[in-house]
Amino acid sequence: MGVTKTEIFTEQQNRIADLAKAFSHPARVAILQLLIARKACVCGDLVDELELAQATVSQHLKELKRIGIIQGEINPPRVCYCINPEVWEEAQKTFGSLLETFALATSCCN
Amino acid sequence: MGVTKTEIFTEQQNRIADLAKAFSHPARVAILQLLIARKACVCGDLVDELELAQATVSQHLKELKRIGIIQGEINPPRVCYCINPEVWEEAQKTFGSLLETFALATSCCN
DNA sequence: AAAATCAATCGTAAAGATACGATTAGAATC
DNA sequence: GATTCTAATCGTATCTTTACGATTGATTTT
Repeated sequence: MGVTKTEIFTEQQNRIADLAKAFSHPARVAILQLLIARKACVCGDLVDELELAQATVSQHLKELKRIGIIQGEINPPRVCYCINPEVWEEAQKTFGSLLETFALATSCCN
Repeated sequence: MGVTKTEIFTEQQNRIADLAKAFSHPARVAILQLLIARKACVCGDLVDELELAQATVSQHLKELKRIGIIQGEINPPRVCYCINPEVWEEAQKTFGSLLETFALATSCCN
Protein backbone atom coordinates (compact mmCIF):
# COMPACT_ATOMS: atom_id res chain seq x y z
CA MET A 1 0.00 0.00 0.00
CA GLY A 2 2.89 2.39 0.56
CA VAL A 3 0.84 4.17 3.17
CA THR A 4 1.75 4.08 6.85
CA LYS A 5 -0.97 3.02 9.28
CA THR A 6 -0.37 5.93 11.64
CA GLU A 7 -3.61 5.32 13.52
CA ILE A 8 -2.35 2.12 15.15
CA PHE A 9 0.64 3.84 16.75
CA THR A 10 0.94 6.31 19.58
CA GLU A 11 1.33 10.07 19.08
CA GLN A 12 4.81 9.77 20.48
CA GLN A 13 5.84 7.03 18.08
CA ASN A 14 4.51 8.98 15.11
CA ARG A 15 6.32 12.13 16.23
CA ILE A 16 9.60 10.29 16.70
CA ALA A 17 9.25 8.89 13.19
CA ASP A 18 8.56 12.34 11.81
CA LEU A 19 11.52 13.92 13.55
CA ALA A 20 13.73 11.08 12.32
CA LYS A 21 12.61 11.81 8.77
CA ALA A 22 14.39 15.13 9.01
CA PHE A 23 17.66 13.19 9.23
CA SER A 24 16.76 10.22 7.06
CA HIS A 25 18.06 11.68 3.81
CA PRO A 26 21.68 12.74 3.31
CA ALA A 27 20.62 15.92 1.51
CA ARG A 28 18.56 17.02 4.51
CA VAL A 29 21.43 16.17 6.85
CA ALA A 30 23.71 18.29 4.67
CA ILE A 31 21.22 21.15 4.65
CA LEU A 32 20.88 21.09 8.43
CA GLN A 33 24.65 20.99 8.84
CA LEU A 34 25.04 23.94 6.48
CA LEU A 35 22.37 25.89 8.34
CA ILE A 36 24.16 25.24 11.61
CA ALA A 37 27.51 26.31 10.22
CA ARG A 38 25.62 29.41 8.98
CA LYS A 39 27.83 29.83 5.99
CA ALA A 40 24.73 29.43 3.92
CA CYS A 41 21.17 30.06 4.99
CA VAL A 42 19.78 31.26 1.68
CA CYS A 43 18.32 28.74 -0.73
CA GLY A 44 20.63 29.78 -3.56
CA ASP A 45 23.69 29.25 -1.39
CA LEU A 46 22.51 25.76 -0.53
CA VAL A 47 22.00 25.01 -4.21
CA ASP A 48 25.58 26.11 -4.87
CA GLU A 49 27.01 23.91 -2.14
CA LEU A 50 24.94 20.83 -2.88
CA GLU A 51 25.02 19.18 -6.28
CA LEU A 52 21.28 19.23 -6.54
CA ALA A 53 18.84 21.21 -8.63
CA GLN A 54 17.11 24.22 -7.14
CA ALA A 55 13.73 22.49 -7.27
CA THR A 56 15.10 19.53 -5.35
CA VAL A 57 16.62 21.69 -2.62
CA SER A 58 13.37 23.61 -2.30
CA GLN A 59 11.50 20.36 -1.90
CA HIS A 60 13.79 19.22 0.92
CA LEU A 61 13.42 22.62 2.59
CA LYS A 62 9.64 22.24 2.38
CA GLU A 63 9.81 18.86 4.09
CA LEU A 64 12.06 20.24 6.85
CA LYS A 65 9.61 23.12 7.33
CA ARG A 66 6.69 20.69 7.53
CA ILE A 67 8.45 18.83 10.33
CA GLY A 68 9.13 22.19 11.92
CA ILE A 69 12.84 21.80 12.45
CA ILE A 70 13.65 24.81 10.26
CA GLN A 71 11.93 28.10 9.68
CA GLY A 72 12.09 30.52 6.76
CA GLU A 73 12.20 34.26 7.00
CA ILE A 74 11.37 36.24 3.90
CA ASN A 75 14.07 38.78 3.18
CA PRO A 76 13.31 39.88 -0.37
CA PRO A 77 14.30 38.82 -2.83
CA ARG A 78 15.74 36.00 -0.77
CA VAL A 79 14.39 33.68 1.87
CA CYS A 80 16.61 33.07 4.84
CA TYR A 81 16.35 29.69 6.53
CA CYS A 82 17.46 28.74 9.99
CA ILE A 83 17.09 26.07 12.61
CA ASN A 84 13.96 26.33 14.77
CA PRO A 85 15.45 26.22 18.29
CA GLU A 86 12.31 24.84 19.97
CA VAL A 87 11.96 21.90 17.61
CA TRP A 88 15.69 21.27 17.61
CA GLU A 89 15.53 21.02 21.37
CA GLU A 90 12.55 18.71 21.07
CA ALA A 91 14.64 16.47 18.81
CA GLN A 92 17.49 16.55 21.32
CA LYS A 93 15.23 15.49 24.17
CA THR A 94 13.30 12.96 22.12
CA PHE A 95 16.28 11.11 20.72
CA GLY A 96 18.22 11.58 23.91
CA SER A 97 15.67 9.85 26.09
CA LEU A 98 14.84 7.24 23.48
CA LEU A 99 18.46 6.25 23.03
CA GLU A 100 19.01 6.20 26.78
CA THR A 101 16.22 3.71 27.41
CA PHE A 102 18.47 0.89 26.32
CA ALA A 103 20.85 -0.21 29.03
CA LEU A 104 23.96 -1.67 27.51
CA ALA A 105 23.99 -4.40 30.13
CA THR A 106 20.84 -5.94 28.75
CA SER A 107 21.55 -9.17 26.97
CA CYS A 108 19.64 -11.02 24.32
CA CYS A 109 16.73 -13.36 24.97
CA ASN A 110 17.24 -14.35 28.54
CA MET B 1 13.71 9.58 -9.97
CA GLY B 2 13.00 8.31 -6.46
CA VAL B 3 16.63 7.35 -6.12
CA THR B 4 18.97 9.12 -3.73
CA LYS B 5 22.25 10.46 -5.11
CA THR B 6 24.36 8.98 -2.33
CA GLU B 7 27.61 9.58 -4.20
CA ILE B 8 27.46 13.34 -3.79
CA PHE B 9 27.33 13.15 0.01
CA THR B 10 29.90 12.19 2.60
CA GLU B 11 30.09 8.76 4.19
CA GLN B 12 29.08 10.35 7.46
CA GLN B 13 26.00 12.01 6.00
CA ASN B 14 24.88 8.78 4.38
CA ARG B 15 25.40 6.83 7.60
CA ILE B 16 23.43 9.37 9.63
CA ALA B 17 20.59 9.11 7.12
CA ASP B 18 20.68 5.32 7.34
CA LEU B 19 20.63 5.29 11.13
CA ALA B 20 17.76 7.77 11.10
CA LYS B 21 15.82 5.42 8.86
CA ALA B 22 15.67 2.96 11.72
CA PHE B 23 13.52 5.49 13.58
CA SER B 24 11.70 7.03 10.65
CA HIS B 25 8.70 4.71 10.71
CA PRO B 26 6.42 4.33 13.74
CA ALA B 27 6.34 0.55 13.35
CA ARG B 28 10.11 0.37 13.62
CA VAL B 29 10.06 2.70 16.61
CA ALA B 30 7.49 0.43 18.23
CA ILE B 31 9.55 -2.67 17.43
CA LEU B 32 12.69 -1.15 18.94
CA GLN B 33 10.78 -0.07 22.03
CA LEU B 34 9.35 -3.57 22.43
CA LEU B 35 12.78 -5.12 22.02
CA ILE B 36 14.14 -2.81 24.69
CA ALA B 37 11.30 -3.60 27.09
CA ARG B 38 12.13 -7.24 26.28
CA LYS B 39 8.59 -8.36 26.76
CA ALA B 40 8.70 -9.55 23.20
CA CYS B 41 11.73 -10.42 21.18
CA VAL B 42 10.24 -13.15 19.04
CA CYS B 43 8.70 -12.21 15.72
CA GLY B 44 5.35 -13.79 16.60
CA ASP B 45 5.12 -11.79 19.80
CA LEU B 46 5.75 -8.59 17.87
CA VAL B 47 3.03 -9.54 15.41
CA ASP B 48 0.64 -10.02 18.33
CA GLU B 49 1.44 -6.64 19.85
CA LEU B 50 1.43 -4.67 16.62
CA GLU B 51 -1.62 -4.57 14.40
CA LEU B 52 0.39 -5.53 11.38
CA ALA B 53 0.64 -8.66 9.29
CA GLN B 54 3.47 -11.09 9.90
CA ALA B 55 4.99 -10.35 6.51
CA THR B 56 5.03 -6.64 7.26
CA VAL B 57 6.72 -7.11 10.62
CA SER B 58 9.29 -9.40 9.03
CA GLN B 59 10.01 -6.74 6.43
CA HIS B 60 10.62 -4.08 9.08
CA LEU B 61 12.86 -6.48 10.98
CA LYS B 62 14.83 -7.07 7.79
CA GLU B 63 15.34 -3.33 7.34
CA LEU B 64 16.46 -2.94 10.96
CA LYS B 65 18.89 -5.82 10.47
CA ARG B 66 20.24 -4.22 7.29
CA ILE B 67 20.98 -1.05 9.22
CA GLY B 68 22.56 -3.23 11.88
CA ILE B 69 20.70 -1.87 14.87
CA ILE B 70 19.18 -5.24 15.69
CA GLN B 71 20.46 -8.79 15.40
CA GLY B 72 18.59 -12.07 15.11
CA GLU B 73 19.48 -15.28 16.86
CA ILE B 74 17.93 -18.48 15.56
CA ASN B 75 16.36 -20.44 18.37
CA PRO B 76 14.25 -23.00 16.54
CA PRO B 77 11.54 -22.87 15.71
CA ARG B 78 11.66 -19.19 16.68
CA VAL B 79 14.05 -16.37 15.91
CA CYS B 80 14.95 -14.13 18.79
CA TYR B 81 15.73 -10.52 18.02
CA CYS B 82 17.58 -8.04 20.14
CA ILE B 83 19.27 -4.66 19.97
CA ASN B 84 22.83 -4.68 18.68
CA PRO B 85 24.68 -2.82 21.46
CA GLU B 86 27.53 -1.60 19.24
CA VAL B 87 25.27 -0.03 16.65
CA TRP B 88 22.93 1.35 19.29
CA GLU B 89 25.91 3.05 20.86
CA GLU B 90 26.93 4.33 17.44
CA ALA B 91 23.46 5.86 17.09
CA GLN B 92 23.76 7.44 20.54
CA LYS B 93 27.08 9.04 19.68
CA THR B 94 26.07 10.02 16.17
CA PHE B 95 22.82 11.74 17.08
CA GLY B 96 24.27 13.04 20.31
CA SER B 97 27.09 14.92 18.62
CA LEU B 98 24.98 16.00 15.67
CA LEU B 99 22.28 17.47 17.88
CA GLU B 100 24.88 19.16 20.07
CA THR B 101 26.46 21.04 17.18
CA PHE B 102 23.68 23.58 17.26
CA ALA B 103 24.16 26.16 19.96
CA LEU B 104 20.85 27.54 21.06
CA ALA B 105 22.30 31.03 21.21
CA THR B 106 22.75 31.15 17.47
CA SER B 107 20.24 33.43 15.87
CA CYS B 108 18.86 33.57 12.37
CA CYS B 109 20.53 35.29 9.41
CA ASN B 110 22.80 37.77 11.10
C1' DA C 1 6.89 -40.14 7.95
C1' DA C 2 3.05 -36.68 8.68
C1' DA C 3 1.39 -32.65 10.72
C1' DA C 4 2.16 -28.45 12.88
C1' DT C 5 4.72 -24.25 13.90
C1' DC C 6 7.28 -20.21 12.87
C1' DA C 7 9.39 -16.83 10.14
C1' DA C 8 11.42 -15.59 5.67
C1' DT C 9 10.49 -14.72 1.05
C1' DC C 10 7.69 -14.00 -3.25
C1' DG C 11 4.45 -11.50 -5.77
C1' DT C 12 1.83 -7.63 -6.10
C1' DA C 13 -0.82 -3.30 -5.43
C1' DA C 14 -0.89 1.29 -3.99
C1' DA C 15 1.17 5.33 -2.17
C1' DG C 16 5.30 7.99 -1.09
C1' DA C 17 9.93 9.89 -2.09
C1' DT C 18 13.48 11.76 -5.05
C1' DA C 19 14.99 14.41 -8.76
C1' DC C 20 14.79 17.78 -12.39
C1' DG C 21 13.17 20.99 -16.19
C1' DA C 22 9.92 24.41 -16.84
C1' DT C 23 6.86 27.70 -15.23
C1' DT C 24 5.12 30.99 -12.02
C1' DA C 25 4.98 34.64 -8.49
C1' DG C 26 6.80 38.33 -5.89
C1' DA C 27 9.95 41.94 -5.22
C1' DA C 28 13.73 44.90 -6.49
C1' DT C 29 16.09 47.34 -9.91
C1' DC C 30 16.74 49.52 -14.12
C1' DG D 1 6.56 49.71 -17.08
C1' DA D 2 10.19 46.27 -18.37
C1' DT D 3 13.78 43.48 -16.76
C1' DT D 4 16.11 40.79 -13.46
C1' DC D 5 16.54 37.97 -9.53
C1' DT D 6 15.12 34.48 -6.23
C1' DA D 7 12.54 30.75 -4.68
C1' DA D 8 8.17 28.21 -4.80
C1' DT D 9 5.35 25.32 -7.37
C1' DC D 10 3.86 22.31 -11.29
C1' DG D 11 4.31 18.38 -14.03
C1' DT D 12 6.44 14.24 -14.67
C1' DA D 13 9.45 10.09 -14.63
C1' DT D 14 11.35 6.68 -11.89
C1' DC D 15 12.47 4.30 -7.87
C1' DT D 16 11.34 3.13 -3.00
C1' DT D 17 8.40 2.04 0.76
C1' DT D 18 4.54 0.04 2.97
C1' DA D 19 1.39 -3.52 3.38
C1' DC D 20 -0.63 -8.06 2.91
C1' DG D 21 -1.93 -12.76 1.14
C1' DA D 22 0.20 -16.80 -0.22
C1' DT D 23 3.96 -19.79 -0.45
C1' DT D 24 8.17 -21.83 1.00
C1' DG D 25 11.67 -23.80 4.06
C1' DA D 26 13.32 -25.30 8.26
C1' DT D 27 12.49 -27.45 12.56
C1' DT D 28 9.67 -29.74 16.08
C1' DT D 29 6.21 -32.40 17.55
C1' DT D 30 3.02 -35.96 16.93
